[in-house]
Amino acid sequence: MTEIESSLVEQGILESPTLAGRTFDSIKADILSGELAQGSKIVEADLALKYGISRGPLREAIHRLEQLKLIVRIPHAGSRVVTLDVKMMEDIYVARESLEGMAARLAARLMSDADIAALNDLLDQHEAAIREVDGKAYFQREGDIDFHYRIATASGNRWILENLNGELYQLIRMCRRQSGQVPERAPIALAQHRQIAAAITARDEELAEILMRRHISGAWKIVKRILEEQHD
Amino acid sequence: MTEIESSLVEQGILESPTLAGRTFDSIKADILSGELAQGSKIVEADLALKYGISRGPLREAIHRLEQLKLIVRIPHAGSRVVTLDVKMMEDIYVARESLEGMAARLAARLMSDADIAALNDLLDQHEAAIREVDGKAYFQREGDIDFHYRIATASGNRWILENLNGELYQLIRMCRRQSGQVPERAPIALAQHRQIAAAITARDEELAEILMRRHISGAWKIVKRILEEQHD
DNA sequence: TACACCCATATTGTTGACAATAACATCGTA
DNA sequence: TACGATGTTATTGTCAACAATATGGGTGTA
Repeated sequence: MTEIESSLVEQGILESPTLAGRTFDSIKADILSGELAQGSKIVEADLALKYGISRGPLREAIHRLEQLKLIVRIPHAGSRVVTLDVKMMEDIYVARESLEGMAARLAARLMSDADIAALNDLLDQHEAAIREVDGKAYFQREGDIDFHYRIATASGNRWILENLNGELYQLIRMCRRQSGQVPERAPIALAQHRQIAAAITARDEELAEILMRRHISGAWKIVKRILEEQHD
Repeated sequence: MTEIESSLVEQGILESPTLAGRTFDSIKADILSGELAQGSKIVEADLALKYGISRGPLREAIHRLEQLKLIVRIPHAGSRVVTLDVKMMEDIYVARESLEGMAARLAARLMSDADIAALNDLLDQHEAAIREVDGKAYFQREGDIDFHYRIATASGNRWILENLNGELYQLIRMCRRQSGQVPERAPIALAQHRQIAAAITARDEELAEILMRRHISGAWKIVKRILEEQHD
């Protein structure tokens, strides 16, 4: 296993060569899909049996999920799947607003003209997809992730990239699953993506950051309202 | 071990009840102090012997340090202490600029009047300390950490707080050790801290964020210049 | 000489057993 | 009945042996 292969594993392109790594991926998927419910207790022996491995690599997987904040662990007392309350979600969205705003600023500075053209092409595809499936939010959601992923990558900042992709997006996905879909917002989000892309095309760092921050804080306001309505 | 105790452990107030946790602390200290040099290879068996424990908890400690980005690990090929190059340091400072700017904004919004008064008191102490030891940078550096720690805490955002304190500050410390001290900058940093505190006192969120970002990007420019001079 | 292959060795990954700790039910007492 | 002590059980933490993989040196060949 070379260093290059190792980074491919991190990006999820290559399957992990270790049991611990693959189990980490499995559990993560189970948490994100909701098969392992929020707040449910993690018992090492049970999970080891379920995944057919011994407790050693399982523990490593759990520790890694703890670092991703998908699991909370208390020494000698066991682990549970995280329970996202409104406050925690707000913290996550605000952190994302900050980092992704900076990412947009860096992207406006650093992206090549070719990359920018590709970004605009991507938005064209999203527009077509929205028109076609009209109402089914799935494509838009994947498209949304696509867009934000590209900006984060284009920032060229590894710390920001890893934290956005590795941790924040996973948590955001859990937030969204909890708040349900908002298909009618797809065209609005797309319009905001276009604005951001335009700012990047114009190499206007300041505007790109401001628009990205508004885009994300706006998304949080929607999610928050939905959650509060659910709670009534 | 209750949940409260567990959070005290995380904050380093209480010693970890597990071998793995204490070993994690030891190795972290050794890396930050430079006893474990940047880029040096981590051999599990050797370290287990050195710390007098078995490989199990040692591996857990290593995995946690990997998440802190203090250690890089390649499956089946071993781990090394991270080597901070200029690019990585820049990424870290930029990420910190983004998050701590947001933290300052939130602090201006959320800090109680009493907390703000305490913050200004802290700066008075720093000023006195600088005058007294005049030239010895130690107090200023600890004071600097103090100030930034308070802002991060005051943000009330757990994600931002944990990432600033848990990961970024450790890396920043390594950067600083590499670039050496800049004692003559202490008064300048203090003046900037005063400006930030003034903005917070005035509840001017926008200004607090802008000043904090300038403060940190300014610090990076200094560090970068020093590193480049060293490289010549 | 340069390069590819293979074997010995060092190092990491995995396992199952054992020790230590916390959660829980039971019992006794006020 | 309510509450606290105590012993049992379930669960996590630690260990040492074993399996799997990479590293490095030596050999042979083009």
